[in-house]
Amino acid sequence: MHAVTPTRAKAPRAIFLSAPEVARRFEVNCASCNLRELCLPQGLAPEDMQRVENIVYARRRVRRGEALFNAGDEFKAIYAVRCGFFKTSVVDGEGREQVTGFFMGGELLGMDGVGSGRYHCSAIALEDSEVCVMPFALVEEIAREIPALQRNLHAVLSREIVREHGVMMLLGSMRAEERLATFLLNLSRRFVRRGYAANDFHLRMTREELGSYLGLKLETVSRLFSRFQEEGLLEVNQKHVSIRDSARLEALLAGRA
Amino acid sequence: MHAVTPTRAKAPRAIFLSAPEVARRFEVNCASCNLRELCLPQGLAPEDMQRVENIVYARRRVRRGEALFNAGDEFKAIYAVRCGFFKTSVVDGEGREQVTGFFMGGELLGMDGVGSGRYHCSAIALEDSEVCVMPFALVEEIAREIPALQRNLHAVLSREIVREHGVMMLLGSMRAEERLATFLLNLSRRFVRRGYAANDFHLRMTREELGSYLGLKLETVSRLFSRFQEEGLLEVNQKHVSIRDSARLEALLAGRA
DNA sequence: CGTAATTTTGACTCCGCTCAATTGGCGTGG
DNA sequence: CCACGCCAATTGAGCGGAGTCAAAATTACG
Repeated sequence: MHAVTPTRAKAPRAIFLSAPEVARRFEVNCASCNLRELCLPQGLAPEDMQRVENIVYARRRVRRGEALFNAGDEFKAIYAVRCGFFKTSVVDGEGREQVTGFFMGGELLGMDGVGSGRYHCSAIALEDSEVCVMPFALVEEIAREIPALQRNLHAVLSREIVREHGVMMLLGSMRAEERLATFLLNLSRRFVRRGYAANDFHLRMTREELGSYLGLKLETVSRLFSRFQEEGLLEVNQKHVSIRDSARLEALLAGRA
Repeated sequence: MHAVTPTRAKAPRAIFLSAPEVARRFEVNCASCNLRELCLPQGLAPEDMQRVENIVYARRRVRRGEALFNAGDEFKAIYAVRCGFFKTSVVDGEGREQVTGFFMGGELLGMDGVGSGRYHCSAIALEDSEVCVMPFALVEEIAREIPALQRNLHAVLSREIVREHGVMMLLGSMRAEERLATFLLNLSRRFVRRGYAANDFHLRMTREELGSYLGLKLETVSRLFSRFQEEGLLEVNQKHVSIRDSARLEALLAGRA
């Protein structure tokens, strides 16, 4: 439970680990991770940092198209995206898919499983990705001992609720063009935060997945992209998007045409 | 759902008072509260139950139309609805209101405030109501000492996330009539759980509030009620609704007309 | 290089919105 | 007690935004 023991490397947990992943375990070092400020509390004492690092006892690679977990799978861990891009979605009785979110580096996945002991949604990698595996029992144990971590965990859960409020606002009271503009600006901000260009990025999801997330049909999303381009707001080439006039894009949200 | 009036000092009081005094005065007794199973973990040892009861160190009455808290207020506590009915909502830049949920006895409010230290939404009583005030610092402290409570807190937060996934599904991929049917059946189930009639209830919200929650205009909600009545699914008189054919109402969701 | 998947675009439809008038419920005050 | 005013709810007419269906164009991928 404390130091990284060689025993673990020899007897990999079948569920979480395969050979290449075991090797990566030894590189776990949250203190020097450049996504640290996104998943961890600030100003952790060094000895606490040590304990926190032990929560992440594995990394896991997920290739494009593969599931990190599926709805109904037994809930054991939450995941921090280390690199890559995921979608989460739920499916209703009719087989209709609703994409509930997109997740990138430093964001946490799987917290919907605590309540029932099973993941409520599926998490699918939209590009080759890597995550830190944090067994939830361990998270809870250490949260009991390090109040800053406990507080951080609660904050993360709470922020997920707030994020979903934003989606409800988007789905419940915005017009199609506002939805897309909101999404693009949000994505842009998240890229900036991670040191990427604000106005030039590659969409990892299909028009259909984006449409599902925004409560629109894929044709509508496509038409909106075309119209935004005509109007000089964007430059769109398939999945590559350049924001050309972010001011006017923001103005879309502010109600002024 | 009518208030069981507790012995209560007549003078209105500030929310936060010295804990022991208020606790005694209100005879807080979670162990015998009939909503216990909704807010508390099961099978708590008696001595733990004692500690948990001390979390609730005040009750607060909120009259119809009043706010339990407003978006932007400093986050100090979460609330368990003891009796009554609330809506939560957020307002965007344009002043558009989005109702994010309706809450009744045994359900928890205010968890969206942990992340930022301020409540992200407003909670308005839709009828005279009463809540248990649980200072969050105290919740966290005791959660560190009683794993069952910690686990329960996480489960409650997680379930709120799952609930919102359901709303996203509703808003993102259901037609108007499916949204209303889903809402009514959900409300019915929650009433049943609390010992009320499944098929006969009083809506506490206006058509406009319901429309906001469902992503519809109030006129559309009104028309749907009329149509459901014509079709023999419901009996509607203003805010009073009787479900007449719950099978067919459920069939609406299952896609078969 | 061929096949499937994704995206774009067009034509047409329809569900839910807008605007508007009316009805109904309810509390307040004459 | 009724009259009044206010707000909520209902209903109608007409419109328009997003959906549906269909086909073509482009790209991804084995």
